This record gives sequence, structure tokens and C-alpha cells, in this order.
Amino acid sequence: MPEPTIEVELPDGSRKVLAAGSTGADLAAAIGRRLAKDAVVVEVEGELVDLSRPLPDGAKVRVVVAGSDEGRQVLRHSTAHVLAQAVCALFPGARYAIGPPIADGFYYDFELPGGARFHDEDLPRIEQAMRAIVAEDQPFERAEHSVADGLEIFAAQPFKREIIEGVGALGAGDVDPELAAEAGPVVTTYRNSGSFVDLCRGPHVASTSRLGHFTLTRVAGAYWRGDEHRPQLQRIYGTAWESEEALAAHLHRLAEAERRDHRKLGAELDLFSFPDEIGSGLAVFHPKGGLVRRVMEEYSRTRHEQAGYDFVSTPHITKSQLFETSGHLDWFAEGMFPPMELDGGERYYLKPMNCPFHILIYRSRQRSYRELPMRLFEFGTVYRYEKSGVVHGLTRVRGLTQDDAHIFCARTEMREELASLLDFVLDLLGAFGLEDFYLELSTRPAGKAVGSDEEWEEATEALRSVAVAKSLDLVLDDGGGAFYGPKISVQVRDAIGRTWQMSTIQLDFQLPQRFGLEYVGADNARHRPIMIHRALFGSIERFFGVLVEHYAGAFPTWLAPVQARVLPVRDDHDASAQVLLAQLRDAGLRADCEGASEPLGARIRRGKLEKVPYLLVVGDDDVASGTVGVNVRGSDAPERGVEVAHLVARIAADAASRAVTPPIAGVDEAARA
RNA sequence: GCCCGGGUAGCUCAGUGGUAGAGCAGCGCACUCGUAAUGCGCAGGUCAGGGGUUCAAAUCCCCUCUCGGGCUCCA
Repeated sequence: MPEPTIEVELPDGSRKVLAAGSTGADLAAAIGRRLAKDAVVVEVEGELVDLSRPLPDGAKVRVVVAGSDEGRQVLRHSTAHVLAQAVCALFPGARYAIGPPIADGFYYDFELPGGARFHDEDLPRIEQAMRAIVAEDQPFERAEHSVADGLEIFAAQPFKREIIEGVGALGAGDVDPELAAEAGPVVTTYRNSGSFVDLCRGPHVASTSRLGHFTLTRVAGAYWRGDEHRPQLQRIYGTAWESEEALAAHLHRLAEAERRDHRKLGAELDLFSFPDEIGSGLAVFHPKGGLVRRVMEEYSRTRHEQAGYDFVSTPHITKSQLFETSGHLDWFAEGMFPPMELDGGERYYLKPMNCPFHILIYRSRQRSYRELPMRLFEFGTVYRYEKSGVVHGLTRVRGLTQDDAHIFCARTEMREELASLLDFVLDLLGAFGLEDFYLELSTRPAGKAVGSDEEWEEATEALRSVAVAKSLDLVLDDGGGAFYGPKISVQVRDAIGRTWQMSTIQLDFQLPQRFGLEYVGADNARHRPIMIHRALFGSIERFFGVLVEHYAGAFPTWLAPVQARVLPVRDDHDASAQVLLAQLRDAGLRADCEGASEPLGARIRRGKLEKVPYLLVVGDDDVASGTVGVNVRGSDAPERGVEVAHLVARIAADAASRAVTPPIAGVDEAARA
């Protein structure tokens, strides 16, 4: 009589016959040795389960390997368990809360007895304890329990009990789905030693020896369930990967991000600073940073002018009434600086937004449909009272300048306006070398929202169809829009793959209503315009910071504060150097000259560190033959004997082209990438 | 705002109760040089600010400001 068997279906449609009771591990082994080694969990009918669980007959299965996104999540989750086990061993009485995998790693939240805190010095010994657990090859043993048993097991773990109680209340409808998901419909636990058991839905790797390519990175405070009114826990972050190479690559990426940090480069390249005397989150731009900023603004102005915008200017402070009418004082007050009170009791606020001012310009007289769409643009400097803990370099500040515009249009014009606007946005970002985008569309929130169904539907659909037409990835943030209108935001991937939210396009059905905006239509009746808020850079400060990081401080020639620097080899080449300098400047280029008070090598070095696109050397040969030695940024060898007029034209062409990197003679773009 | 860790010369940092230091940058002098650091010298600090403990505080304690890493939020 044959042994009983089961049959499973693999992702390629093929079928595999296995002995009854075979597990995911058995399946992987049956397919191949390499797969058996790489397997961490198995997907059964769309659900990830432990390798040790028997496979059901007839199931669709897929072996998940360590190097996949899902595999890494499992590794990280399991590593988090080991972290909790190590902490519980080293800090008796520690309570453990949750420890999920996150992008690139994991964390685990703890409450230490007596309100004790982790310190950086604790990380190495915790890591050592984790490595000991890994070396012991402890199996992760899954078990299922009733809610009552779960509460019993975790009698001394209030956070676990709270999660279990959430599971017990499933069906009551008011359970945080994330917490419920942590445990599943029944209470499952994973035990990997006599002393350590954790509440967890799983799955996990088979045993701790599967782990090991991890490191703990930092300690931080975090609120239980992210709620600042609940206890603050101690969080330990770590990163974990499938191999030493992957871990090393990740650590290298972190180092690269640090090298590009705009705060560091901002000081090194003398671009901007944050003087303590002024206050947190308030930047000053130095001459070189100010220059880059001015070029950005000038380019933006030109483009807005071409796109049919009108330029306006509005004050930085206003009486409180304006923000009462707009509603900002109702829902944005804590994001605003406190008011200045005048003798008469009148209160003035610094503006956190420009919209109400632009609205007043619209409303300054009766408007005709012939004037629409009216596009009012301003580099508007606004002030927002960010909480002290959140300010961060130029990306999160308290004083910022938006490239802000408000478009007032008829509903019939809305679709076309949005379409051209998205084109404009992507084209402008592209001009700054940001080419890799995806879009996020935030739609109508459930419950009350301002504006008619038709307006919402039409606007959302317009945004969606325009995005689809651009064949960009569109991430739906369903119900994530504000109550006053749908929104599309442009997420940009930078040179090292990080994403930043830059531009936003926001429909607003509310403010036209609150301010009673109207226009007279062709039908001689009054109509309410629709309002679009939009910022392309978002904030100039943030955009500037992102550009610094994107280019690692090496701005394209058209943006570079110093585009070319002339270096005479000796003092007696100075006259020729000055002639060259004048020619460069006559060509509209930003150039300077550094005389021979230091050796040429030192001046070359400084120019390279300052990331000047063109370093031009003038020596005996050049004086004699009207040439120059050219060092193009990014090239490892200088070009000698380049004819001056040709060189000037070449740099001017590079600047005018707004190319991302200066062209190097004899090297095409593809070869440099 | 809350938690953890910082703040010493322009920058990067050493100095843990007993006379404030180094490298780089700056300034001066010399060097006049062909592609990533020329040499010598000088100057530079209320050790973030304030209060306290002590014979004595950069160092120990308290408060404030500020920076970094997080939580939360967002442009």
C-alpha cells in the first residue's frame, strides 16, 4: 500500500507531490538545496506561515526566500523577538510592547522597571546577548491559545494584555485593526526558550540561527500606540538583512546619506546657517546659498510668467479677523505663532499661509468669467510654529517661503486647469534634475466634506486621469483628502532612492464659500469659483535642501554659485587670467579668480572641495598660445591647451542647457552614469 | 511638547575637580609653483547662557536656550 501523499501547486503552475504531513521546509528541500538554505517562510494560499507547519493538500504555495522583501520582513520581525528576549534577560522586569519590522529594519518598544532608560552604551551588550541567542540556535515554537489563556500567559505584561483584549473584542467593531493583526483571531505565541515567549501572529524563521546579519542602531522614546497622552516607551531600533553583504550595503547607504546631508554640506559649502540668536528653525542664506536660491526663484518666475500667472505681493502679518474668516484659527491655531497684541486690544498674527491674502485680492472687486482662470502667484514667506522637537535643517523649519499660487476658476475650467498644472509641475521639477516621481492622490474623506458630490467626483477624476495620462505610478490615499477638497502630491525619488514630498495640488471647495467669492458668468448670473492651491517647490527652503542632497552639493552649472574659477599658475600669469575672467563674466557666467599666493595643487584641491564645475588653469603655454587648462568637475584628468573662445562658449552652453552634470570632452553621458 | 544624547576657537574634536589644547580654516611673512594640502610665525575661547555646590568647576547639581536621533505632524 503506497504512503499517503499530498500535492501542492507552485507559482509557475507546476505541481509537487510530497509525503503527507510535509512542511514548507520539506517542500523547499524537495525543490533544491539552495532553496532549502534560502527559505525563511512559505506562502500558503496567500498567507505567510512558518516553514515548520504541515502543508494542506492541494494548496497553492510559494517558498519565500530571505533576500525578498517579505523574507526580510520575517528576518527583521524574528530579530526583533531576539532583541526583546535579550532585553528581558538583561533588564529583569522589563515589559515589552510591540516589535514590528519596518523599512530596512525593526524596532521593539519596552518599559523598563522603575522608569529606567536605555543608553547608547547599552546597545553593544544587548547586541552581544542577541548574538549569544543566535548562537544557541533556539527554535521559534508556535502555539495557539484562547484569549483567557493568553491573558494568563502575559499576566505580567500589560501591553501584551491590552493587545489580547483587543483581539478578544474583535467583532465589537472598535478594535484598532493593526493591533488585532498583531495577534490574529486567536491568540498565537512564539516561544524560543524556556524563559521567553512573545505574543505574535508570526510567521517566524525556524530558529534563531537563521538570523545574525543585524546591528542595533539607536535608542529613542516612542509613545505607546503613537499617542502622546499614553505612556512613553523606550524604543530600540536595529537593522537586519539576509547577508553580511546586504547589511554592509545598507550601512554604506546610510553613510552616503550622511555624506550628502544638506545640513553638513550647507556649512561646508557656506550656503546657509541657523544662528542660535535668531531662533530654532529660522535659516539665514549666505551669499552662495542666496545665489542658488535666487537662480531658483528667477527660473520659477520666468516659468510662471509663461504659464499665465499674475504676480502679487502681500504682507506678513494680519489682523486676526482674516484667519477667523478663513477658519485657520479654528483648525490651525497651534501651528501658528502666538499673536501680537496692540494697545487697542487688536491682535495681529504672522501668516502661516498665503491663501486668504490672495482671496482678498480676488475679492477686491467684482469679477467676470472673462478674467478666469485667475492665477495669483507669490513667493510668500510664512511662519509656522513647528513643535521644538520636529524642526530639522531646511526640510522642517519655522519660517519658509512657498512658491505659492491660487487659481480661481469656473468649474468647467477645472479639469483643463488641473491637467496643465500637473504638466507644469513635472516639467519644472524635471528642470531641476528630479525626474523620478510617483503621485499620491488623496480622495474624499468619509463623513462630512465641503463641496458637492459632483465637484469631488469631477476633480478627483480629473486628477486621476491626468496622472494616468502621464503614465506615472499613482498611489491612492483613499479618503485621505482634507474635508475641503481632494489633493494630489508629487513624491520625488532622489539620487540615492529616498522619497520626498515636494509639490502639492489641492482643490478647495471651502474657502470660496467662507469668503463668499463670486464671479459673474456669461449668463449674467453670479457663480462661485473653484479654488486650487498649489506649490511646486513646496517650500524653497525644503526644495533647496533636497537639491543639495540630490546633487551631494555639486550643483549643475546653471545653479552653481561659482560656475568657473580661474587659477593663474604664477603671479606673472595674472594679467591673462584677468582677461579670461572678464570674458567669462561678459558671457554672463559667474566666475572668480584665485591668485598664486598658494601652490596650484592647493587651489585645485580647494576648488574641487567647493565643487566648482570648471577650474581653469592659465600658465606659460596658455599665455603663449591663447589657451587654458580645463578641469571639468567629475573628470579625473585635466584637458590641456583648450582654446579660450571655444571654452567660454562651451561653459555658457552648459549653463544655458541646464544640464545636470557638466559635459566632459570625449566622454558621453551614458559612459559616466 | 515628550524621551535619549550632545553644545569647548570659524570647522572637526581632545581635555571628568587644580594654569584651556590639537588639526584644519583665518591673518602676516617668505615661497611663484602646470593639476587634490609649501614652510615659518601670529592671532583666535565668559568652555551655549544663568544660578548653585566647592578653597577651587569646562568637569558635579538645577534652570533656560540650542543642536542631533526618535514619537507626532506636515511644505
